[in-house]
Amino acid sequence: MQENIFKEFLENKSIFKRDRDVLRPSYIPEKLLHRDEQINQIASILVSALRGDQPSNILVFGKTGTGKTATAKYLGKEIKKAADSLPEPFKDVRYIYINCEVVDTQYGVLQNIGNHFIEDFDERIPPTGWSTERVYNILWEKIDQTPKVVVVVLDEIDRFVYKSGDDTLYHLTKINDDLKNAKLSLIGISNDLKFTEMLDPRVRSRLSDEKIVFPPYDADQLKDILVQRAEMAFEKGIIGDGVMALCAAVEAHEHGDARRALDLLRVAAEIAERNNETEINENHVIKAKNKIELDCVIEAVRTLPLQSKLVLLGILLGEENGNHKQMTGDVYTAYKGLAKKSGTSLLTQRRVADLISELDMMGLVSARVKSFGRGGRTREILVSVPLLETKRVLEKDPMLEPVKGFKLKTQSTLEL
DNA sequence: TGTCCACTGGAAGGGAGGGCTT
DNA sequence: AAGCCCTCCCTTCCAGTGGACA
Repeated sequence: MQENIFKEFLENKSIFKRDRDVLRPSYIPEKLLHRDEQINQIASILVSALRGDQPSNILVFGKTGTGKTATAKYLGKEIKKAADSLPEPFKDVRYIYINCEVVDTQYGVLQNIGNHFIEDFDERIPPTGWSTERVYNILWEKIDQTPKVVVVVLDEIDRFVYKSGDDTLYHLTKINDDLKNAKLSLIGISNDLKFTEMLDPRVRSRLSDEKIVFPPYDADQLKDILVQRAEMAFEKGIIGDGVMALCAAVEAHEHGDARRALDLLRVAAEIAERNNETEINENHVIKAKNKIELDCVIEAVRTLPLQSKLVLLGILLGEENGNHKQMTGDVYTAYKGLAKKSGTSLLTQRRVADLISELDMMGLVSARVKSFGRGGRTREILVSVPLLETKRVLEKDPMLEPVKGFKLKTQSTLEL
């Protein structure tokens, strides 16, 4: 008989030394490797804040996993430490970090900044209901109550501008003209070098006083980062020869993304641990890579809104029918059938075209605009996820119960 | 060279939903 | 309760378009 089902697992020796969180992207190490140059550049600009002056606005560019966010957060910690040891008038440096992927509306950003300066819970700016102008006025009033320097970091600022325009940035970059006691400067962090083209020229010139670029890590740098974290995470001798180099090489080859390299190592370790093995080898890394890729897809598909699920399912069914290059019209026909069967409301083709674009942006399908001459100009849509697994995930949605086993009429593929 | 297809992609606007103010 | 405001999701409308074909 079993004494306790957990006992056996507990007796497995963990290959993690202590907290495995040091391998998670949210962990900010004491020392950021290979980012000295960028850190120094930004610090040399931000130091004005500690003298009570307004630092120049900064735009930080770099692909995902190049350490932009980690650097921004690290600098936030450091500047607070430095400010704490200063005498009174210079002590009040506020460093506000906002991730625009989470807070992506004008109202949201202003509300978020404003509430940093409102201690009384009852006076806080509500999540919705006020006019944006009112939020701005309160924010401005509260910031200016005492002398201080405020640094606002807008991470993923490109998403914010793309979604909500640049009005807020215009106001925030102009706010210093109205402030009498306080000063505010902005740090924008973006993956996209070209997003400034979407900005009003006045905002662009104000926002990009200073530009700093974070290049992708190369394989050697990634390896250093992995070694640094692995020393904290694992006992000696647990990582097989070449594992770290393989993780680094895989990611350097694809994106130079440290976040993904660390994930790869962590998942490889978890796979080894689950198999009750005492060493992480290259095999685990390869398994980890496949697992991560599949998990990403499954999670993305699972959390899709209902209508997008129907569109995706329509594309998958077309693929299943042997139509490997579907057009928007084909997908819409399939979608109509599915929507009818499932009893959901029917969207217009215009809207479905947008949903297809979204699926493309998420990497679930690949949709290229292509002209077929007299055959018209449309998107050519290819599936880029594993068919069976994805279908299985979609069919788990209770709302899609009625379309289980739905078959497409094959006429759309007859012209082949 | 012009035509024409099957959309694309931008713009404007409606209406539901959530929440505040008076 | 009535009147606002903002956001999200969606529709309607329409000018624009790449390239095969006549």
